[in-house]
This record gives sequence, structure tokens and C-alpha cells, in this order.
Amino acid sequence: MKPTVHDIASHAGVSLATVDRVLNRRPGVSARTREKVDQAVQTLGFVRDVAAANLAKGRTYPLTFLIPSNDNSFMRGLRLALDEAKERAGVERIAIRLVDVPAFDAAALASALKKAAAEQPAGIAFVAVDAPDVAAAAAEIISAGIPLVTLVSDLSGSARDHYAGIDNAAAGRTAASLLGRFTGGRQGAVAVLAGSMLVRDHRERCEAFAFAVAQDFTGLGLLPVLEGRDDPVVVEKLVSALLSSRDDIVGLYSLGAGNRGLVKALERLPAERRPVVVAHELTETTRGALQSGLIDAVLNQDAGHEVRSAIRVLKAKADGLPVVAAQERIRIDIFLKDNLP
Amino acid sequence: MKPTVHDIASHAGVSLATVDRVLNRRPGVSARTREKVDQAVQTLGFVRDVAAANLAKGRTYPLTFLIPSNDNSFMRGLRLALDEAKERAGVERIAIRLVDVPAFDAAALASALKKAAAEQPAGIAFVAVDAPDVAAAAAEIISAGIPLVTLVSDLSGSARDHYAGIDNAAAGRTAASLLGRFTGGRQGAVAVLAGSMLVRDHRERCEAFAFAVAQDFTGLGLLPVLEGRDDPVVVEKLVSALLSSRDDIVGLYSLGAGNRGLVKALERLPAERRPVVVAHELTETTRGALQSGLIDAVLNQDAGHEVRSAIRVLKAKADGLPVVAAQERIRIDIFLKDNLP
DNA sequence: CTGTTAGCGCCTTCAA
DNA sequence: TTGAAGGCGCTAACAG
Repeated sequence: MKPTVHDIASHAGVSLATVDRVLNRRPGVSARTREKVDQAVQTLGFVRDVAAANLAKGRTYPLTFLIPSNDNSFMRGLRLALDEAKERAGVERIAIRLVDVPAFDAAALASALKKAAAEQPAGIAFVAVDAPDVAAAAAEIISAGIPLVTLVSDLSGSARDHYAGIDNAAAGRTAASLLGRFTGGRQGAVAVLAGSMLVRDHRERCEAFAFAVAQDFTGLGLLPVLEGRDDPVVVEKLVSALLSSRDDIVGLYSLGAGNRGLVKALERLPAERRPVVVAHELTETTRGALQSGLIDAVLNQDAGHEVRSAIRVLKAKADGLPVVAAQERIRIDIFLKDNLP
Repeated sequence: MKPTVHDIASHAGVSLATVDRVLNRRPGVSARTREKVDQAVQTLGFVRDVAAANLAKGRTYPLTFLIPSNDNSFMRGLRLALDEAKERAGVERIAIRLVDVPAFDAAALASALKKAAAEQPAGIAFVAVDAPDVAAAAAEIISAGIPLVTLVSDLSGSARDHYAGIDNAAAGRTAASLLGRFTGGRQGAVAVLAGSMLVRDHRERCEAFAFAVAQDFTGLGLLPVLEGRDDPVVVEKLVSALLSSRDDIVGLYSLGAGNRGLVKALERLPAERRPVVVAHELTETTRGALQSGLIDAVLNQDAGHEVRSAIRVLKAKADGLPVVAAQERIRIDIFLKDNLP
């Protein structure tokens, strides 16, 4: 039978309350008593029952999520995932608070972080904008002992407990390999379509992609990056203009959002001129394009996984529990038309 | 505040014990009383606190896992995943019992299943051999009310609560697409290397692969399936023989295990004659081959995920709780050299 | 500094 | 068919 607080209390010759104080590192225990209790914990191999502890504390975990008020499919998916998490909130003893922050606005994010921290939640998750004032706010939160997790987009300098998102450099390399090999040795130009080079994930994907193409596929020439601001309308214009301005484009990597515009532009192209296309995020749009052959591969990060992972990590950190690293790694899903879920 | 049993007791004008009986569908409650309680549950929106319930019951979940005593990397990984799960057993209130069964032996598996069921565990997970007597044993377990999950390889006829494994037909199709597109329009022969056509996952992968190749890549001709029995030595011989018997092989799909033999055979081939190779399961061997360029893509199922998913589902079923389907879908991971974890 | 006592939300005897 | 009381493992006042 697993030892309980009673066992260690009697083993150490003290009362339950004292055991509890030691276990929770609360003050008011003499060094010797503490010693005895620790000893008993060791020898009996005691591990405290978190469920029971939470029950006793009546504890719930107020978690704050800061999400950019961006209206693309991915962010919508993220909100959906949060809604689903809220539904299970009761059972999991969490209370999720969703805070909207202006997209790509470091100052706003930093102050939102500070405000969130002031409420002393059990944990905070946020989509990072990689800027000094955000990092400063994050560092403050960490040193205040509030678990902090970055979501989707990470922060430089490790001023957080955990990053729940994909490895964007790996994503860029993977896109390069797929695109390069799918073109099957054809020579030509490759276009890169990003949201904005000011965002860290886009930058990382782009750089890794460019590097890998240059290294492994010398027959392919990279065109200057197009910045579509994750906006379908802008994207459509840019891609249309590009495709009509030259006819040697054999590949296109869309590493941001706004793929609705991309697909529209591609649809107008005669089939024989269609480039190999690799895009990010599985949405209604990209799924359809995958099935119709307009897009060849989609790299995806699962928003649901990211949210659940963030919650698990935040709870674990709040409880001072270890995290199963392997379980929390967010993978880069590769979807072809054949393995769509 | 979330309603508790007390709330619904007073609301229904009955005692806690009665509420409990109704909640757990135990006998000895008049229809009218039951009605009142159910009513109160509805109107108050009561959901029972599983953690507290388990605490009160002192409940742990004895789970039995039946794993084939096959010594390939994948099964070893599965055992490792189970060991890790055992370490978290205390916290998660589970007690995992691992039972070895002879590989590919339907009769042995069926009797092992019966024996496992006799011990009345909270749930059973097993790697299915797709045979009638196994299905019969499974059906018996299900009708005895013991949650049952197939792991890695499924059972026909849905005589189980859940399948924790990948969609093997999708895997076969995906392999075909990758291999076909990576060959870049070259004409030639494609070899398929399986473990045994008697195993369901291999059969499904193989059929789907063959179908997709025939449909989408008319330049590729499929050779008769080689059965390497998941044995590196056998595999090496078969592949070596094949590669020296003809020089028009542009692709190879290894859908089973024993890839150590495959890699050895490939290594001896001059670089310019190397086919495009797609294999299954990320192991030390396939990882190395991916990095060195001997293998082009690896389709993988994450044993850790499968085990954790099986545990979650088994616990949920045992508690009569719903499962988050999206969370339990086991994906087909696609690994290129670029996105290795 | 230490101990006693009363719960947290639920289940389970044991009586009525 | 129903209810009262005690306890699961832990925490949190409140006393000493």
C-alpha cells in the first residue's frame, strides 16, 4: 500500500499538521523535526496524492491565455481549442480566462502580461511577440513564481518555463525538402510567401527554408520574399501579380496564413503551369486545396494539442510536478492528400 | 460554485446515500426517487468529481497490457513506453500489468485474453492478431463490461471499445505518394518489403500502397511482395538478392520491421543505383539511414502516444466518461531528415 | 514550534 | 427502499 501522511506522521513521531508543513515547505518547523519528517518521507517512499491535496484545498487552477485578436483560421482554431478546454474545465479543476491582445504589438502584449500577472493566476500562456519589453515582462512573471508558457510563437532568451509550439526552423527545412523533391529535378524559380518578417516563427521558417533550398536544390532559384500580412486579399494580389509576371515558377512555399487568397490565385492558373505548393496549417481552405491537388503538402501544428499541452504543463509547474517531455513536444504534422484526418 | 452531491441531495429532498445510488445506477431506489434525483442533476447541471470519487473509493485502475514477445525495435519501444507509464502509475492511480504473448499466435492470444479478463482488471489493451478466436475472446470481454482497447494492430468487426493505432491504409497511400513523387517521374520497378501478409496492418498498408501506385504513378511497376518476417537477416538476403537480380529498381517500400537488414543491403549499393526508400517506424536504424540519405522518408507511429492514449481511454471507459476523440487519434508521423525529433 | 479538529466531494458500511 | 455516519489522503484554521 502506498504510504500516506499518516504513515509518515507516525513514523516520524509527529502530527499530521507538522508533516503537512514540511511537505509544503511552510515555515514554523524546527530543523530537527523537519529532518525527521524528510527522513520518513525518504525511507517510506512517500509521494503525495495531488488529487487528494487539491480536493482538500478546493483548489482550482486559474489559467490566463493571452491570444492575439487576429482573425485567421489558425487563431480561430486556437480559440476553438480553448473553448473545448473550457468545457472540461470543471473536471480538470481549471478556470481558463482568455484575454485578447492586439496582434504583433509588443508593447500591448507586455502590458497585458503584467496585468494578467497582477491577478496571480496559477499560470499564464501567451503567443509571444519576440521583443525586449515582452521578455522583460515575462522575466518578471517567472521571478514572481507564476508558471509561464509560450504558445505557438516563442520568446528568445528562455524567459519562460516552456514553449508549446513547433520547431519552426525544422518546419522550414522540411518544406524545402518536400518542395525540392516534389519538383523532381526541374529547374526554375521558387517563391516564398510569408505573413510578416517581423514575426519570429515566420522569420525562422523562411531562413531555414532558404538555407536548405540553396544547399540541396541548386536547380531552384529563390525569389524575394512576399509579405502577404496573413491577409487573403493581399496574398491573392501578390501571388497573381507574381504568376503573371513570370512563367518559370516551379515552387511556392506559403509559410504564413491567408491561404484563401493563394488558392484563388492558383485556381486561375492553367494546370500545366501550376507550381509545387507547400503551405502551413491545415484549414478548410488548405484541406480542400490538398484534395484538389492545388497544394501538394501542408505542414501543420495542432492547436488543440498546443492548448492541452500548455494546460498540462502549467498545472504540472503549478504543482511542482515534473513534465513528461516527450508527451509535450509539439510535432510538425505533414499532410498529403493521403493522410488527411 | 459547482454543485455537489449535497446540493442535489437537498434539492431532491433525499439523502446523500440515495443520490449516490442513483448516480452510480445501483439498485434499491424507487422509480420516483430516482426520477427526482435525475431531475435535480439535470437542473443543477451536476457533474461528479471523478478525483474525489476515486479518492473515496480508494480506487486504482488495474490495467493489463498484452504485448507480443517480439524482439524488434518497435516492440521494445512499446515496452519502454509501458515502463514509463508504470513510473507515473502512483499518481495516475493505475497499476499496469504487462503480459507477454507469443507473436502472431491467435490461439495463444485468445487464451491470454481470457486469462487476463478472469482477473477482472479495470481495462485490457492488446496488440490484436486478426483472427476469429481472438475476436470471440474480445467480444466476451466486452460483454463482461471490461473496457478493451486494441493497440497498434486492430481487430476486424469492432469487438473492442477503441483502437489505439494508426490508419494503415492511409499509411500505405502516403508511402505511395511520397515514393512516387520522390522518384520524380523516373520509370522503373518498385519493391515492397513486408513482414508477413498474415498480419493485418501489413496487409492493409500493402494493399493501399499497391492501389495508389497503380493509380497515380503509371511509370512505376510493382514487384511481388517480399516477406522478410520482420527479421533483419532474412530481409538483408531478400533485398540483396533482389537488387543484384535487376537494376531497374527505383523505389522500395519497407512496411514492416527488420530494417537493419534493409540498410545493410542498401549500403552495398553504389550511390547512383540507390532507390527511393520509404520505411516504417523511427528507430536507431531508420534514423541513421534517414540522416545518411539511405532512406528518404519514415512513417512512424509513436508508441508512447499509443500507450498513453490506451491508458486514458481505458480509464475514461472505466469511469463511463467520454473520450476526446481528437486527442486520441494516433497520427501517422512523417519524418524526413529535416524534422527528426 | 506543534497538535487537534474539521472538512474537500464522494462512496460505503450498517441500521432503520 | 432509504438514511446516518465514517472515512479516503490531504489541508487549514485554531488552539496550545
